[in-house]
Amino acid sequence: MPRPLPRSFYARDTLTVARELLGCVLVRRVRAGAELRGRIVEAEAYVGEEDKACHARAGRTPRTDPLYGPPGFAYVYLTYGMHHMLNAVTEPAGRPAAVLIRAAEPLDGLERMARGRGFPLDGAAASRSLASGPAKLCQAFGLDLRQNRSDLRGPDLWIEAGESIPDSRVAASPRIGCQTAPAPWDLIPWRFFEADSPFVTPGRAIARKTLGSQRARHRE
DNA sequence: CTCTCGATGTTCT
DNA sequence: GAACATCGAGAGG
Repeated sequence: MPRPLPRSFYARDTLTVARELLGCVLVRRVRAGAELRGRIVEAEAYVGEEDKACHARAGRTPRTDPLYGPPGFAYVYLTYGMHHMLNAVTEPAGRPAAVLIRAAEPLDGLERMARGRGFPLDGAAASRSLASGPAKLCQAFGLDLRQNRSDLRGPDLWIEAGESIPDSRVAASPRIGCQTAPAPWDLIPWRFFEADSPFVTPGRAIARKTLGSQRARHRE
């Protein structure tokens, strides 16, 4: 039985939503009785027309229109001509903001996810690469432009509450792929991820303090 | 391990 | 015409 997060969860400050989405479970119904599930381990905040890395920087256009709509709906778009990205629209209608769902730890439906990714499921190494990146996640969960504007309370796609993750295990870093945005938007640490998860975007380890250690830092 | 590069199509200047 | 919230293959250390 679906237990989707309420609309009010998304109607808040985008940084808070991005942080709290960690540990929540993304669910995709592929047909009656068959669901794909993954625990969200990485997410990024994109906030307002003033954020020069956010698509809304160019204002309201046919493409960015969902960002201006009510919270709790999906904003899906195509980039690099071939990759889809899943976002959850946040904040009250009229304020363009969203959280990019970047990576998930597969829980259910791994075989199906692997098929979506185009290779046979083959052990832990493969499960690590099923949804460790925004485009990979969309492939694994079978998401494309058809899910744009779809309601994140189901019935085909939704997000449920999960076990909460303490600050000591959450880290922040600059957003990935935003190097060409003007300062300070290129370096502002609006990417949140589970610090010790092997299911986040791979690549050079970005030295990060956890949210917890930033607090503990006062003791140094 | 790291780095470079091409794929591919929509949106914006 | 350029840029793009990416990925995977291939070359080199």
